[in-house]
Amino acid sequence: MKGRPREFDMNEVLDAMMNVFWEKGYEGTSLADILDATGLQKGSLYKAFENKQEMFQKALERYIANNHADKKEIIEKADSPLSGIEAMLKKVVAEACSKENDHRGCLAVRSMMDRTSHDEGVVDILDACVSSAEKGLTELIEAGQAIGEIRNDLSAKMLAEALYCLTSGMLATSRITRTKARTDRLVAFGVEMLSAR
Amino acid sequence: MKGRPREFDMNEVLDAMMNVFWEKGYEGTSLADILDATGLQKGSLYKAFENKQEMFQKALERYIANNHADKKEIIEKADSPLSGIEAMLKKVVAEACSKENDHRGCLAVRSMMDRTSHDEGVVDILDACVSSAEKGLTELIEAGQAIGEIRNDLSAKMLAEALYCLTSGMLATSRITRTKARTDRLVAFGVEMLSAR
DNA sequence: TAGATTAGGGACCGATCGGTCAACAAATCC
DNA sequence: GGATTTGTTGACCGATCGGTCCCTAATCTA
Repeated sequence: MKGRPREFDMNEVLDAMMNVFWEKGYEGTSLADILDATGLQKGSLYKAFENKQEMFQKALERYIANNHADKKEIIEKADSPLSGIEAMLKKVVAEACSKENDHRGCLAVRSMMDRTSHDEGVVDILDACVSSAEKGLTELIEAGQAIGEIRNDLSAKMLAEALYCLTSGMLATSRITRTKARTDRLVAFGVEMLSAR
Repeated sequence: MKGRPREFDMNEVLDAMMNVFWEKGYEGTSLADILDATGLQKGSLYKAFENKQEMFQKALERYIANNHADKKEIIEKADSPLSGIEAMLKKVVAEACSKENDHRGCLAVRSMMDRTSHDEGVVDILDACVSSAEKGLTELIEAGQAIGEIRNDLSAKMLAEALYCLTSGMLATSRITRTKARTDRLVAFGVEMLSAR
């Protein structure tokens, strides 16, 4: 590599941008916000990214990758498929629906609603995100069904889709209905609706 | 009433604004978009509304009132609580998750995610929207439980919250995962998860 | 050390943003 | 009919938008 090396850490910058987009949405985030959050100057930013759209896309990709890794770790640590799902739901609530995290919700779910950020690659990224999440859940649920822990009368695929929707809906509505009791009930229901009986 | 009467129909204008906000979101909608959609001039618009925020608020209120009335009618027409819920889910899918309607989703759910439109009264409006919806669902579910049509092992409140979240999640994710088969499965699951057995 | 290449800093850009205002028009009230 | 009140029109506003460009700084290769 020749030329002057960059002075900033790309991942730190992506994290900073991710947080701003998370908080304010794509349209609601201005270049000035991004400059503030990253501490960079316009020149540096536009040397590293073609435009705001690419900044968003890269930040979203990082967000999803981080999330995916987190969830995978939780599942691998769990004693059983169903307890893994429960732990995952609790993690989602803790980081996205809690007062400590200002009920910030989920950047991916938010972006799904936001059609204006859907140019070019963003739809593909989100589509891959949902597919991969539901694929993982389906496999996990199948494993739970195999050991008789998860109900067998409905297909794993259907249950996975329903669980994903329940979670997304919780992430959306908990921006408004901000009580812990409610999210606790929803987590409990998520486990209950999967349990064998 | 004295003075010159307005030349436009307020409800038509609110409908037009509602559609633009629905399509583009609060931040993504410019005054120019609103002018285009309503056919009004700036002066007229700002005589009728204090600012963009109020335009959004009024449009959202109308959207929610319309929606509420629609759902109420469907429920009253239905043969039983559970079939009312099923009809309602199918209506939601038809108008918000269908190709014909460009998978536009729900303005209210979208607004929940969108913190930048949350100044002043919007949070209150959305909070009332969720509360009223869940209250209605709770009563409906209780009625279904009373006639043995809906499962009795979980509280009506919990089921109502879960159903609302499932629906919201479907509205969010169906902007991305746009297959009819999927939404059909989700509707089927919504009915199944409530059914007595 | 000379030249090439890339990053950082920040002035600068036209376009658009939400919003205001003054002049004019149409209705009501006395 | 005159005064008053309100709606409509469209020019106009400063601020901010996303984005460009040029100069300088730092590093690599030869």
